[in-house]
Amino acid sequence: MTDHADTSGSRRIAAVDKCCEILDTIHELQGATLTEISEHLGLTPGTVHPHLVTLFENQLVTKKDGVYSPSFKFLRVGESRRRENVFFRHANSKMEELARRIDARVQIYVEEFGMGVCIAQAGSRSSIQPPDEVGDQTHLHVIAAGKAMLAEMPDERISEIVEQHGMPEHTSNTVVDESALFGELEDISEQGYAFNDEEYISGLGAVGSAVTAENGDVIGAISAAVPTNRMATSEFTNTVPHDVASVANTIELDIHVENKG
Amino acid sequence: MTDHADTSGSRRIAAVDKCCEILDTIHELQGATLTEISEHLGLTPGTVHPHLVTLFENQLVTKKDGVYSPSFKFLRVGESRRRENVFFRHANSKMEELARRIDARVQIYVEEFGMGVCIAQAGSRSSIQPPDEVGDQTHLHVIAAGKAMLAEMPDERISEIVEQHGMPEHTSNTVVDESALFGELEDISEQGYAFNDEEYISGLGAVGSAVTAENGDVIGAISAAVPTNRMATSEFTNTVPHDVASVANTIELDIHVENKG
DNA sequence: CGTGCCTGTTCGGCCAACCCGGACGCAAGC
DNA sequence: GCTTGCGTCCGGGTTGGCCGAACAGGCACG
Repeated sequence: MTDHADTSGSRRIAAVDKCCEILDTIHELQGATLTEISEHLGLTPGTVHPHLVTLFENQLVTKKDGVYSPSFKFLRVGESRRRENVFFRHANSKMEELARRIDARVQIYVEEFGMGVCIAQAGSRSSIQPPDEVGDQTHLHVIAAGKAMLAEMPDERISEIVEQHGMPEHTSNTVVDESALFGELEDISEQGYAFNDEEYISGLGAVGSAVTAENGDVIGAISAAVPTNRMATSEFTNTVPHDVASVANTIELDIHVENKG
Repeated sequence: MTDHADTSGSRRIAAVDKCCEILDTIHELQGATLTEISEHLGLTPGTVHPHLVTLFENQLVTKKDGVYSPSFKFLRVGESRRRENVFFRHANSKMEELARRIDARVQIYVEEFGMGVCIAQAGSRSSIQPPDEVGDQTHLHVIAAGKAMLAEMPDERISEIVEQHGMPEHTSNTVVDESALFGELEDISEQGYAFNDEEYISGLGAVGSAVTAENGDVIGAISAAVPTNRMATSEFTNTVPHDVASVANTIELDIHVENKG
């Protein structure tokens, strides 16, 4: 029978899809046995087993007492990818300096597959609960850094992202209407920074500012997060946004200069 | 107990092997085009392309201007794996405290697939060149933490590792003889810590101490690295090794306690 | 503007290899 | 010692992966 799946045009490798599903499963379950994986995916153990053997030999999964887990090869590849990232290289030290100066939790994000990924953070972990850990994927419309990045994207791309991922509501403050989002993005684009007023996590506010390439492509964004009560202070409505935007600008300049040399 | 079984007789999935080779290639080349990957692997572009499409749809690789790179999903999975690691959770804060107290670069390692993997580090980066970055894979016999872990393993396992990875020479001080290694491991096992006297990188010395589970399995090791001139001081031959071993012991106890509860 | 080249993408068809069902080994436990 | 559960290992059939080749698109050059 013809496949009803929408593989219009591009061909896919079914075995690779399976292996990725298996990897997703053992990541999601934080380690799983053969039968757990099989049941989770609706496959027979006889099917999953050779996949796991192959992934093991390629050192992508480890096996301990019958439990399969993602290996540290993921850490190696991920860290390598992070270290060679232009934005990370230029933002890392400035991020820490900013965190000390304004005494807040500072994070840097990039966009990938229409979602925001936190690739580094600085500042005392104890002061506030950080919204994301390194590597975490978050909807762009619920975080300050995400909105700052959206504001620098062409409208078609924004609509594409909204269509792909939707605009799920995290708190009662979350922007869930696309036209309202577009309106807010205009303001953000003008003033150069974005606020997050408990739109992701209750009690948590943030300011974010984006970094773009000379051709307009979004490179990433930097944000500073504080408890809501501090958001209301004049310090946070006045000086901090400019501090954050200023650091973003400095990073942007550094990157542009590097691209010339 | 980790399974080190020989799976050479088992069936493997050829398509998964290919997809892993492709991932290795784009990691190794730090981003590559379709033809670069094809030539690197001796495959036709028509073969590699559907693999890349599938990996892209599974968000394991990104594509920008025709260049494929590993995605930040690797960072997400790797960081997640790291955070749920027992040793990392208990060692992280103590590692930083130790780094401050003795003013050295402190790193923690685990063993995976017969190699040492650095999963965290602390201490001023500027003081000395760190031997490894987070995620890096290193031969166990050339680092203090690695030798400390080897000293806690059964002899068969040590021989297995040596057979699998060999004992490559990094400097003129590297231990390259298996029986000499076994001799040194006995001493390390007795005194509870291992030295590294420029056996990995010239000018760099270190002390490492292992952490084991109650059943004897090696959990990981912690090490402190300093420039060679400091290695010669009485501080480093006397107090620092005990500091390192003491921290390892504390971590070990914490983990044992957690395993009871 | 056409031509050549290079890179990426798609396609037809053959045959290998992937998937399932089922059997086997091996523990642990009423 | 029988059962149960899990992991591992095949045989067979048919799906789907691989190659060779053709197609499309961009850029530089004449």
